[in-house]
Amino acid sequence: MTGLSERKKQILANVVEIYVKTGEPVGSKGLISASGLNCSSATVRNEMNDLDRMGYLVQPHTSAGRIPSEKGYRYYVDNLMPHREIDEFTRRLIDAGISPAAGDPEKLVNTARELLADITKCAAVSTAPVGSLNVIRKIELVPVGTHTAMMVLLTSNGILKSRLCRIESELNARILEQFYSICERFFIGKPSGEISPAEIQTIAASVDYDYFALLPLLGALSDLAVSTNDSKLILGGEANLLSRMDYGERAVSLLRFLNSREPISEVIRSSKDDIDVKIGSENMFRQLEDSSVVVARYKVRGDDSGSISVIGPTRMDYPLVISSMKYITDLLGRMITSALEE
Amino acid sequence: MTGLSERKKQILANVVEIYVKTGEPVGSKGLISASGLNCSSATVRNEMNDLDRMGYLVQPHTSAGRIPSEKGYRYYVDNLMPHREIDEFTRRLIDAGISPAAGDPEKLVNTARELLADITKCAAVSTAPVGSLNVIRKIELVPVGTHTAMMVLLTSNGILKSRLCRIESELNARILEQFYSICERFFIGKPSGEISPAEIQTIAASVDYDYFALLPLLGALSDLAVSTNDSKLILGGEANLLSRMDYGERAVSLLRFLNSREPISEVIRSSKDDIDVKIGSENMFRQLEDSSVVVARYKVRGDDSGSISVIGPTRMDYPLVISSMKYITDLLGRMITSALEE
DNA sequence: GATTAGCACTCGGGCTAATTGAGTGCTAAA
DNA sequence: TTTAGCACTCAATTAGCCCGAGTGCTAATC
Repeated sequence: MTGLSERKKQILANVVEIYVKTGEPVGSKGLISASGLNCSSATVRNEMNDLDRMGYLVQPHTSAGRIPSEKGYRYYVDNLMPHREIDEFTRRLIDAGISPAAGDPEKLVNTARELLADITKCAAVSTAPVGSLNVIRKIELVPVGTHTAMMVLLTSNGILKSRLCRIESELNARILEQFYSICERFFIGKPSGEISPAEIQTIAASVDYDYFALLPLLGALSDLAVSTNDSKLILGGEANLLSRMDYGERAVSLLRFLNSREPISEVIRSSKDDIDVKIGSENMFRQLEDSSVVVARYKVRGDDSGSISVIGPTRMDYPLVISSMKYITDLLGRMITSALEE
Repeated sequence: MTGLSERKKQILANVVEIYVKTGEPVGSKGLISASGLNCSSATVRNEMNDLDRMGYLVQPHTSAGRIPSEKGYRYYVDNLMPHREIDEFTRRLIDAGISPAAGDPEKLVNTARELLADITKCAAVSTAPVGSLNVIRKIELVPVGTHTAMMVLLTSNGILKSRLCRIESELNARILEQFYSICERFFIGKPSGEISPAEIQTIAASVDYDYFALLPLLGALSDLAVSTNDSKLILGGEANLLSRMDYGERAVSLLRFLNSREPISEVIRSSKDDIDVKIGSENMFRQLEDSSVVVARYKVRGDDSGSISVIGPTRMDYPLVISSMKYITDLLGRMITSALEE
């Protein structure tokens, strides 16, 4: 396994790049004219034949040009891909969208995802910032009527959730006091992932008075806690996939697949690195056999916090996707971190 | 203009229903076998020919069956459509999803929209509850650090918005006090639609001290106020449109159209009745020429508050769509109203 | 030994012609 | 007014054909 000759690498890289750009299988002649290789088409043909036999290229049919195989893309991404700088204009766009002034971390992630979908012309999914250390930091219950109150919950990750609550009995000072004392005792400082409805029941039952008034409040609290922690996938840019003609009919089944969320969430969970490229059938889901998924994690205070992923045809512009994802997740992490400073 | 003969009505209704079900142009033979009309195909042919000349039916080409024209659909919706009851199973599904326990009004509307998209197998858009009387009811600013606070805003429509704020100077009691006094003086009880960034500037400038501390707070407040009022369109169920093969390639352009929001928002605004059916080119947008839009408004405390719309091919199951929309918007209105009670 | 020119060969895409069949309109009889 | 019958139309399918981009192979050349 001595690796590919220099010229083979050059040819493979060119095939990938031309094919990504044009969508047509690339032949020997087309390749030399587009790449400035100074050798004849016959030589290229021989080399391509080798690459074909080695599994880096495939022919859609006998008398057509070559297309990169998954192995070819993989080799390209791992070894051949140029390091591309993100261009000035889109950089400004990103910088403008992702700034601490734009709101809470969740919003930042959302705009980041939208930007990414636009830039890459692919679909993108994001998960809200959720760290292992997502601890409940503050709970506030503000009465707004005799039977209603707004409840607000803030976690250490800066996630803020609010909802209205109604209780049957009157919302008096004693109930508020009890509520806060329960919060102080059981919830503040606790990881929001550890709060379960069952536990809420137990806690409510341990209260001396006002069980029936507190129960709905604690129920709402549990809802909020769960919602800060279920790193719900948000999907956007699906329309981009349709415009890319790579998928014809298959677009529908892909969209269905993406909309069912769980599997794609598994794909994301299974990715390990800061930035992880899964090409075609590396994804373990048949519905993704023509697609690549690039997962990038952003870090808040140095810890993995959430991720943004791009989903597109295997024939995607990997340098563009990867460079913009790197830039965006990096910026995103820094911005969220700074937004969380005291 | 004496209207259609009874048999013509029957035939038109059958053509619509069969075509909606099968997607194929319906011919004279197919019609009698599927509808139990006791006359011969030749008679049906004559009648269809009449309906064709009157503009209720069209032929895709000379030797094919008939398809309802827009006029045909319109007549069907206005005069022929049976009143269909929503079926037991989906009714339970809806009742389970839309209950005051499910959270604030905005969430209710969202689940309503999702349910509707599922039931009708179409795309659906919703607008959050926003009435003319959307007045700021309560503002709360809870410090969570020396420089950060969470701000919560509640409107009379039950819309609750929250965000984190950061200020440069220290967040002390005096600033809080000033903030609340400004709120009391300028914001509480005011329609959220009337708050503009320019006005915020003016108010901030009129403050004696702490201008620089208050400005970001008031800015955040203005953001929140605006967000309670911009009845942002939320779109879902796009994938449903793709599965319906009525649109082939055109699906892409339709999706793009829906994603650009403004025009569809205009369509909704232009609808007048509680429930309004716009068929094909009645919609004034070329991109909707093959689509129908059904807009239903829900009422809170008896006033128009927001809307849910279904967008699908002109060839949609109008009785199903309309009956489920009626049921859902009715329930939704009642639930939101009751959630707002003191 | 590597490279290149030349050539026979392959096979998908695009074009045209022929066939099929569902569905029509019209006419004439019931 | 309804119906049976018939000639006609036209989209969709199928078959046949050619074209040409692109290949692999061979033999000559560097």
